Amino acid sequence: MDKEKKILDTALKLFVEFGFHGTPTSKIAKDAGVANGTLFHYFATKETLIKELYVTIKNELNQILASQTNPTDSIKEAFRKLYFTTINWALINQDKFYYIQQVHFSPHLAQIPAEVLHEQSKMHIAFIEKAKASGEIKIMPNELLYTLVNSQIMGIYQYALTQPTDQQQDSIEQGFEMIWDLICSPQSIAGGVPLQESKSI
Amino acid sequence: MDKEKKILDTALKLFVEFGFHGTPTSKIAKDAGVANGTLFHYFATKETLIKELYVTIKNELNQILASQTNPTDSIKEAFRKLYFTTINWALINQDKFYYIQQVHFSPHLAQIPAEVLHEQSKMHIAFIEKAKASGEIKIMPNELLYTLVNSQIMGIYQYALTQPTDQQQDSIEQGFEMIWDLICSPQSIAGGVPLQESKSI
DNA sequence: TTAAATATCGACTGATTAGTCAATCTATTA
DNA sequence: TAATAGATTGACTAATCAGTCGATATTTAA
Repeated sequence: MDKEKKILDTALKLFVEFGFHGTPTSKIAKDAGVANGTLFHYFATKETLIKELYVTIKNELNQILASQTNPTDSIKEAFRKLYFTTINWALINQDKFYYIQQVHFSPHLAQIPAEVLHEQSKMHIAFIEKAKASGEIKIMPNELLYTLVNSQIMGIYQYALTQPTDQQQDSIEQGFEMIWDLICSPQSIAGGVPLQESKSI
Repeated sequence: MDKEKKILDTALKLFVEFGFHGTPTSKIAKDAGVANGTLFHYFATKETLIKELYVTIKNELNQILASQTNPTDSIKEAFRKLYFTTINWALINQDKFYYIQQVHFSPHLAQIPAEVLHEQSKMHIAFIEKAKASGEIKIMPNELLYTLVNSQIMGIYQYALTQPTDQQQDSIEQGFEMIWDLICSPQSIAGGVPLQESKSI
């Protein structure tokens, strides 16, 4: 019933299937069951629609992640929740996850103000700071940690996609152990080898 | 002087900056210094241009990687070369690397025949098989190994981009050790802990 | 040299599309 | 009830753009 939401939902589906170019605003309006002019009542331009859809989706994921945080969790447990919640959300909302990448590798990303983008990574950066302060995480630049975890999530997500549903959770669990081994502080894994020493084999 | 190449070069620059939609064929022709009709003499449609540019770029990278292979190299050394060559190529050819992702997250990818895509990953799959057969690599599905390495390369590449040039090679080297620790067989790292055991801490 | 094939040109077109606008409808509020 | 504000409509337009085409130039081959 909410026409604005209907437009966003329809735009998501069409953009993912046909791309930005291949999706006329007229088709979005038609498929959403609203008049042409109604679309431009809510979104001044097509570009605005593309950007607001992106921000809406990112906020949705961030809110879910925020709702999962529990102050009493250990760092590892908190990290595990972020990791699992993200991948499982991506598996359930494949269109939305794909759309984030689609915008990310398009000139539209540059149109989104840096402060909006920063707002969305703030939560993750804060968690990284906390994790590092706890000593459970290897000393490395925030940027590196953030990027490594993100790309690991992307990789495991893509792998999970190729798997039968009943094996997905196992894969994700294994992926978690891998990334945790990669980033956790040496003394916190029994018998583990610090990165610095492994270089001098 | 080669107009076909000039068109491809110009298209790459414009597609990366303005996207597929934001780049009219007329502008590509104009910037490339050829007539409108000349573009369509070499590329029947805009879609063809987009696809052939993608295949050309992928082939360029694959040829460079192929030229680096040396049968006498150890698995680790061969893997290191593939990893370094890819990231350094990406740092030098940022537009081309970005364009690959741009196509990857667009409906144009679906227009590229599966056999063409398969041909391009063949080399990597073959290397993975060889590495696994050598026993130096942990037992895991090809798909997983391929995806993990790819995403690690993406992650380290993106991190290297944020770094001053003189520190990039160090970061890439550290990234290599990380991914190698992640995928190499337990007995081949001194004092390392197999993944299976580290789960039962 | 001639003929055929290929490359290049750029004006043109038919179709498409983002965005407008004046009119109508619906809800809110005084 | 009356008045105001916001929501909705869909026909319309001005502009753009992918692709065509006939003419001309250049290369290749016989």
